[in-house]
Amino acid sequence: MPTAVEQSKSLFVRRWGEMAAYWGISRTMAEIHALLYATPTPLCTDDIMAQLAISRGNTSMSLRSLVDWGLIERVHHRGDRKEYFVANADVWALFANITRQRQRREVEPILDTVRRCRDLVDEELPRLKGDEAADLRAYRQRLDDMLEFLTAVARIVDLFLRLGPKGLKRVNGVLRKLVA
Amino acid sequence: MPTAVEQSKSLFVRRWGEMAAYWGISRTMAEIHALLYATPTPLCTDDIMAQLAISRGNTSMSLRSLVDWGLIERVHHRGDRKEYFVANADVWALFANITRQRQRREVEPILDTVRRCRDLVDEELPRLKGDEAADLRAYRQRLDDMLEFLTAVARIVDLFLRLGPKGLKRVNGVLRKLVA
DNA sequence: TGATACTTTCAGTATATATTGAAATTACAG
DNA sequence: CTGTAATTTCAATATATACTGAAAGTATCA
Repeated sequence: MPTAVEQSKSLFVRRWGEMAAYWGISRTMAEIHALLYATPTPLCTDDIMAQLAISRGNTSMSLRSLVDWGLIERVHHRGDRKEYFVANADVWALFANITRQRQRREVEPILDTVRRCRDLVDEELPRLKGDEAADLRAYRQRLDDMLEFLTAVARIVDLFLRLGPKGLKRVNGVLRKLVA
Repeated sequence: MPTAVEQSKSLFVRRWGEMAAYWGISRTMAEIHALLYATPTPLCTDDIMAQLAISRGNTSMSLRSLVDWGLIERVHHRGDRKEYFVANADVWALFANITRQRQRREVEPILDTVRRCRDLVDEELPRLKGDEAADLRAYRQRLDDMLEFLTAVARIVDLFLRLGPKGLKRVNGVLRKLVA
């Protein structure tokens, strides 16, 4: 492979890996994903091990996670018992997947907890008077603010995901008008 | 403080801390922030150390980061040389801050890199023919897809931030129509 | 100016997370 | 079934990140 392209791919893989932490996936998972995304041809475990210089175990576990996340797929070639892998080429599907998982893993548990925190305060509030009650009401108010905000965001994200890939430009247009 | 409320606050602090990793801030930073958000009264370093059972050094560094992020503020009481801290109570401002920082730290570097990767491919493409050129064009296409998607998202986030707190409900309403 | 109260820094250490590699397991072809 | 190639698992290990605490630094007051 020519050198400018090699550079391009390795740059892409490296940067994708650096960003991994932010997206809640490990560096290796992200690098493997980037490599597959950059390579339309299916790759097998050994290809990946060689190109990224990582162990067989790590490769196996990371590939499994990526399949679980729905970011890559297994491919079989007839007459060859090796497994090959390809990345999902649809960028929208990629981010929709990640967003859905994060929604479920991050936003929903927080919402549950904040609701429970609010209920615990409500148990106690009627029994109190004066300064202590005032402080508590302030805390309770903040929990409510948080709750309202988070549910609004969750709803918007949900609507957004339903819009699908073609919705991106429409949303852009609509928002542009709202801002103006 | 009554026990149901104690439970409520410690639950809130713990959960906020667990979510920290996802948001790119450390557990302690998140816990301190949660504690301050849950406590409308300003707290000093010793209050925080005591309540979260963490060291002075850790407290000091985390508080500084939180101030840098714009998530909390320093407060001074006359006749007292201690520094006190309060959380920004505005939930919208909180998330707008985090979003802006993540945009700058994550989305922009990725965009720069992907553009550079594309340019490197374009350097090489005209010199190639046949299968190799086809593979390369596929890679180049994927970089373009990614670029288009990321710039669209960046634009939307930007518009969103400009809308401010009152825009949340309007966006919700508008999106709801788009989906229907 | 010195004494005191408070804050910051950072080398050392602890903790959490990711990775290796070899053994165990599975899947397939003959 | 048997032998072999491929994959998975997981205890040991490496690496990255966060935390501690004591020493150094800074600000304020008498």
